[in-house]
Amino acid sequence: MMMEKREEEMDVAAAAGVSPFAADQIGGIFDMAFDRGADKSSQGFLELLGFQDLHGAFFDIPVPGPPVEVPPSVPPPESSEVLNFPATPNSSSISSSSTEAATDTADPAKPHPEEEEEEQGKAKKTDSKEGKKKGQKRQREPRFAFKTKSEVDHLEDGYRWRKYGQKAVKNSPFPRSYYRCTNALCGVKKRVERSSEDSTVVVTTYEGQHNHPCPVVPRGGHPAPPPPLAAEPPPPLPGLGFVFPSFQVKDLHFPYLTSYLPPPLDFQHVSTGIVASAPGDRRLCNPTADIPIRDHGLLQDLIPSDIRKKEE
DNA sequence: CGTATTTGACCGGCGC
DNA sequence: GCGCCGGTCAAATACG
Repeated sequence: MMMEKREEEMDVAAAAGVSPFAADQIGGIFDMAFDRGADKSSQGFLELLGFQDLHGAFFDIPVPGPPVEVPPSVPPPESSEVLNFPATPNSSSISSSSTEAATDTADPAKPHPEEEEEEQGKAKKTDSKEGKKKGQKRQREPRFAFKTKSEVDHLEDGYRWRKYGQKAVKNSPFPRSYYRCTNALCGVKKRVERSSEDSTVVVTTYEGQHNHPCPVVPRGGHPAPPPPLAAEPPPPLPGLGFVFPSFQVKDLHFPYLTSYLPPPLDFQHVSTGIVASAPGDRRLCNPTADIPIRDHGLLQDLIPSDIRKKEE
C-alpha cells in the first residue's frame, strides 16, 4: 500500500506540481488556513467543512478520468488563493492543494467503482480477490486529504470517529492515527497525521463516504434529532468518494459555521467550482438539518445565488 | 457498564 | 523468499 501510495503521491506531485510534502498527503489535498488560537482545542471542524465543502468541491473528485476540476497544471498557490480566506482575524494560512488522484483508474466513462469498497475495513483481507488482477493495483476509495493548521490532531467534523490504530510514520516524528466512522454501516475512514515539516500542520485524509446523516452536534454535546434528510432515501452515492460536500443546498445549513464565518467571503468564484463539480447527490454532515436557515443573509453570502435558486 | 483509546501483533503488498 | 512498511485487528485499559 505504501508503495501505491507513493506512486500516487508522485503522480500527483508530478501532475499538480505540488511540493513533495503536499504530494505526500495523498491523493487530493485540500489545505486550509486553520488557526484559531484559543479555541483550537475543540474547534468545530465542521465550520471548516463548510468551507471545505465549498472549496472541497474542487477536490471531491469522483471523476476517475482526467481531472476536470483541477487541472494538473494548476499550481497550488493559485488554489491557495482561493482557500486563503480569513478564517480568523489573525489567521495564518497554509495551503496548497492538489487533486484527488484516487487511484481508481477506471475508465473515465465508467462510474466510479467505489461502492465495492464500502466495507473496506474487512476488505483488507479479501481485497485480493477483488481487485487485483495481475499487475493491477487494488482499487481504493478515492481519498480526500487536506492540511489544516491546528494544534489539535483530531478535528471535529460532526461525525463520530473511533480510533482504531496508530502507527509511526516513516520520516516523521509524528504518529499517524487511524479513525473509522462509528456508524457500523459507514465505512468511512480517516487518517490524521502531522506534517513532519511543520508540526502545526495536520494532514487529514478521508477515505470513503458517509452514508448516513451526521450523528452528532460537534460541540453541542447532544445528538442531533433525526434530521429530515434522513427521511430522504440516502442516495446510493454512486461514484463518489468523499462526501462531505453536499451541494444540495437544502442540506447546506452550516450549523455553526454561520456563527463563525466572517460573512463577506468571496464565495462567488468558489461557487463556480461547486456547481461544476456537484455531479451527484452528496450529503453533508448536517447535525442541525432541522434548524431552518435563519441566518439567511449570511448564507446568501455563502451560497452562490444559482445554488440558492435550486433550493427554492 | 458502555464506549473510546491504546498498543502490540498480525496481515498483505511491494521492492529487492 | 525476505524484509519493510502501511494498515488493521483486538485485547487490555481508561474514562465518563
